[in-house]
Amino acid sequence: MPTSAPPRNRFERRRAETRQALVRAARQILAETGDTSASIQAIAERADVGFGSFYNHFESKTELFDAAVTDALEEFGQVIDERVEGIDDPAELVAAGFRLTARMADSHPELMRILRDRGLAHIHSERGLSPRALRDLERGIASGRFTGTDPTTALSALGGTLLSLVALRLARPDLDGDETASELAEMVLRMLGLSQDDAHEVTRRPLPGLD
Amino acid sequence: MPTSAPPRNRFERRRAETRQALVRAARQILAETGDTSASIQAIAERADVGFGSFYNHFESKTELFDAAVTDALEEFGQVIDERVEGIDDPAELVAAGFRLTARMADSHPELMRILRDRGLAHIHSERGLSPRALRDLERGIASGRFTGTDPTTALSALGGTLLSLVALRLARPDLDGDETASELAEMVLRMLGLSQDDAHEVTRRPLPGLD
DNA sequence: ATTATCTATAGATCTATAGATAATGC
DNA sequence: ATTATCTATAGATCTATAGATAATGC
Repeated sequence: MPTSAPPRNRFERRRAETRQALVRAARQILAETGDTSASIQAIAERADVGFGSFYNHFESKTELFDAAVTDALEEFGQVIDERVEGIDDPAELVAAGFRLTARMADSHPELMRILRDRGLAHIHSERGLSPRALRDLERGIASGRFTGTDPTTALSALGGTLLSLVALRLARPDLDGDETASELAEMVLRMLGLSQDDAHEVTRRPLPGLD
Repeated sequence: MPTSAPPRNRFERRRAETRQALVRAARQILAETGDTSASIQAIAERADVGFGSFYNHFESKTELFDAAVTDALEEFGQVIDERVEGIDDPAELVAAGFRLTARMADSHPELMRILRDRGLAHIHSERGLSPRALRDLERGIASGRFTGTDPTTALSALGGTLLSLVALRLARPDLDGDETASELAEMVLRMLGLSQDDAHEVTRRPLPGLD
């Protein structure tokens, strides 16, 4: 679904549903055990789909799990994108992204486990959140809001820190999520050249679009 | 070997060698495909060890691969530890750690792939490099060298950024490794409260113990 | 008429163990 | 005498496919 056009008729819709059920099952398995050696039979069963159907959609387990990771990262990008809409200041975008991600550890724990386990290899990906983050970093550097770094290095550091936040959130649910996220965002903003005061102020602004 | 005492006699040595051969094979597989579904038979073959021997050392593949990850991270910690010996300034320790890690992408590519794929979950581990990094961060905060953060948050950010460096190094071997490492280290030091000038100076000091 | 799904199954592969062999300790 | 390794193998599991069934398009 993420790449192709939306299904036109009932046939295609049914087909897409079967595929999505398989992807969903794969995502669950990735989040629960991270172990991709579950049998195709077990995956099909969990997806509540006939065993042979698997081969109508994927040639191998690797293909399925790759699709599952892509699907999860794409969803992550969409959720964040949607909620930061309207924020203009690149620094505030970074802060909002961190704080929203921390919340997703509670609201989308499965997604966050996949992000933690597979995200690092996708920091410079052409899909998901990365291209937009790169653009925002470039914008911030061009406008002078961010200093002392180039976009690629900044994206690495930003992505790595975000992933470490996800890992910390999942490992230590006892810590205050919003506080931890704000502190890490603050560190990242200092890293991007903001003064300590600026960084602190930006990360404590109210978040728009709280549900 | 990492945990237990060194083997006393030829018997134990032989036993340890078999075990280590299996761990080494598992590490290779982790680095090459990251896929833990290789058969025990294939693993034993690659280790050049009789098939049944596997069960003398491990009860399951999961157990073997866990041991392989621990082994790799332990080795990473030891290599870095060894080479930064004698550096006192916590800021310089961070910079040296980053730059040495970037070099290990060339000298220990297998190790670095495992670190990239499995490191995130071990940032706050009790083993490997993490406890020492935490102590250095605490020392830096106590002495006023690092400001504006607590040790746990700082360790997250430091670890995440280091892993993003590893990922970047492996994905983009065309970039200048030492330069990239220095830039990222510089950002991390700014994140830890150093001034832009301080951070720049520290990351360009000559590295001790170049081979 | 077409296409996806489902069930059943053959053949391949894998796991775990039993028993034989080889190496070392005492 | 003890212990690890190795080889061989039974039984279980898995993969990939073939053929039957069900759902939809035209």
